[in-house]
This record gives sequence, structure tokens and C-alpha cells, in this order.
Amino acid sequence: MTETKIYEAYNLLLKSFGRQGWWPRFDNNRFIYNKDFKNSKPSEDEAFVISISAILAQNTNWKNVEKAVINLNKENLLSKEALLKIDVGKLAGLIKPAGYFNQKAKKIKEFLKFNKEISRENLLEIWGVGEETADSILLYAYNFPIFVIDAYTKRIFNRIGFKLKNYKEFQELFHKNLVKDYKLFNEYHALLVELAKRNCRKVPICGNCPLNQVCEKLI
DNA sequence: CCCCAGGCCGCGC
DNA sequence: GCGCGGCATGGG
Repeated sequence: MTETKIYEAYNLLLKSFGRQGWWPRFDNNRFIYNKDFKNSKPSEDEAFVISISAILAQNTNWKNVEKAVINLNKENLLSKEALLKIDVGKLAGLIKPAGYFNQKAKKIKEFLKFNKEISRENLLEIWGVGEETADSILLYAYNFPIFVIDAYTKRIFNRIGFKLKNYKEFQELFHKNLVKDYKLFNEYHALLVELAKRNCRKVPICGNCPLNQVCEKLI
């Protein structure tokens, strides 16, 4: 049964990897994972940094995102007011380590203009914010119970045996078969990212995969 | 040298 | 609506 399998996969991942503590909070010039999972709602300042880092993380290694955020922090630029004051070229130079720096500088500038109510529909109107970035902001910065789908999620669940294609289909799979609990969605997505890094890579390493008992291995 | 990374946009069809 | 090229640094 689909529902059982999705919960089972979650429990296996959690047992195997433990809590991931996403989204890491930026404090004292470094990112910290909340492994003890206090899970308090991020402050407005924290939500802003999460949102900016979600844009920087697009198709980019997280370590490079950290470098870019540290560059911004050293210039005291981790606030909407401060970022509004600098020009897009200067911003691009500071976020260089995150890659696509010209595009991302423009995307951040567009995000700074956003002044509507936080909702999926409104976030998607921002140039540079697509479905995954919008959902990441909603879930991790504002604790909306919205499941984040990324390339890893698609890869993993296609291998396990769900033959789905687009973002919407994958998201419905989780929304229809899990209780809408932001803590569950938070942890599940983070665990999937970890699985993709350790085992379910493009060329998979299946030997010690925690999901072997629920995977069809149709590779 | 290669490939990949916590995607998105603009375009052609 | 779908596929594809462009965007780009840093690590393995």
C-alpha cells in the first residue's frame, strides 16, 4: 500500500540517519543544524536568511551557499534593508562562490521587492522563485505543511517504484499519503537529500541503503 | 580531464 | 505543455 510504504521509508531513513535539523540556522557567522529539533518558528530575520539561502542553493552545492552567505554577513548585508542599498553588481561579487552569481544577484534583488502576504501563489510570481524554492521558503522559513520536491526526491521515488513525472504529481503523492505536519515534511525532505548524497546517487550505491527493503531496484 | 551540486528562465515547438 | 541551452563556482 502506497501510504504504508511512504511512512515506512521515512521511518527507515530516520532510524538510519537520525534527525537532520533543517533548515540550518545562521548564527555567529556559521550554519548550525538543530539536531535536537527545537523547531521553534523562525524569527523574521531567520526567515529572511533562509529565503535568501534557498535562492542561493538552486542547483548548487550547499557548502558554496555557506561561503556566499558568510561573505554577505561579513559585509553586514543579511537584512532586507542592507541588501536594498547595494547595487546588483556588488551583490553578485559577494555571492560568487554560489555560482550563477549574476542570475542569483538579480533573483535576490527581485525577492527584496516582494511585499505581499506569504503564499505559494504570491511567491511564485517572483522572478527567480520556482516551485522548489517557493516550497522551501514556505516549509522551512514559515512552517507551512508543504512538501518540497527536488531532483533527489524524484530520483529516489522513481527508483523505489513510483513512476511519476512532474512536480505536482510528486507533491500530491506526499500530500495525499502523509498527515499534513510541517515537522514531518521538514524532516522527510532533509532525509531524502541525505539519502541521495550517501546512497541514491546518480550512480547508486545500494549495498548499505536503508531503503533496500522497500525498493524495487528497477534501475 | 570528467561530473555533480538542496533550479529557474526563456525559447522553440 | 515539454525539451533544451544557458547560467558558474568549487569539490571529488
